[in-house]
Amino acid sequence: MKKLELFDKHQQDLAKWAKVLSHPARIAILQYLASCNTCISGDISDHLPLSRTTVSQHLKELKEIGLIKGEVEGLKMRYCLDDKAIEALNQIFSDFVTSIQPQNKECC
Amino acid sequence: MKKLELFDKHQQDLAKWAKVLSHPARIAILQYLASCNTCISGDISDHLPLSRTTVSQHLKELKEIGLIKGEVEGLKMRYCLDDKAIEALNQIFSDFVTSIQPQNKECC
DNA sequence: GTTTTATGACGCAAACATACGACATTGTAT
DNA sequence: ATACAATGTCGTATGTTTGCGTCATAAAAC
Repeated sequence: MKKLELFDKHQQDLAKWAKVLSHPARIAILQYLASCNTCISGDISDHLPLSRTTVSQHLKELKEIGLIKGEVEGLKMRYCLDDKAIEALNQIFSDFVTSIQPQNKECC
Repeated sequence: MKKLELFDKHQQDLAKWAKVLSHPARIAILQYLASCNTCISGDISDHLPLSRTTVSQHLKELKEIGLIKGEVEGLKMRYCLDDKAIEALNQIFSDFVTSIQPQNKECC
């Protein structure tokens, strides 16, 4: 019942990026990280209406796809956005949107 | 266990768009619709490695969020992309990407 | 050295998504 | 009218995601 692999690599890739953005908590985390210029660690959880454990899991997903990086700082953890990845994300999505612009306007 | 509504309307919105794009089949459908300038109906299923029923469900989701429109044509169904929605999608995603550009480069 | 603190990993339950066969509906062809 | 075709809906099985409590670990404070 896992048919994902039957599709194009490109399509799978885009789907993966989209999936990471498909939960408001993860979007909120990214925006929070962008806003706090001190790149604060797990008081990210304090800013979200979710338990620390749950936020930790979302952070993990963001890290796995590379959108954020985390560096240990004593007991605490300092997360921050990865510029490069955000640029890549931008590229992938704008390429996709371009790819689905209808080329033939009289079609419908 | 449904905490989605605890987030910002904007965040929820973006998440919804992203969710629709989070499956390769739906991406494939959009790209197929963009490529076939005749906006053909359910032989979309013939182009995908999934059953007709499953494709029908994906089409429904795309239609619900407004990315595609369907018009009855006798027994057949003619689906096509909705330009306006694609433009909106573009806007939403590029706004988001802009919103997470780190403003303070020395941060990390 | 013991306690406190911040964090991640593990395991579970509820909710949701995916995939599909069987059926219903509606339009066309005979 | 009857048969056939294209499509959507329903029910269901299986897989995945979300959310969280509990535990383990490791740095810091005492």
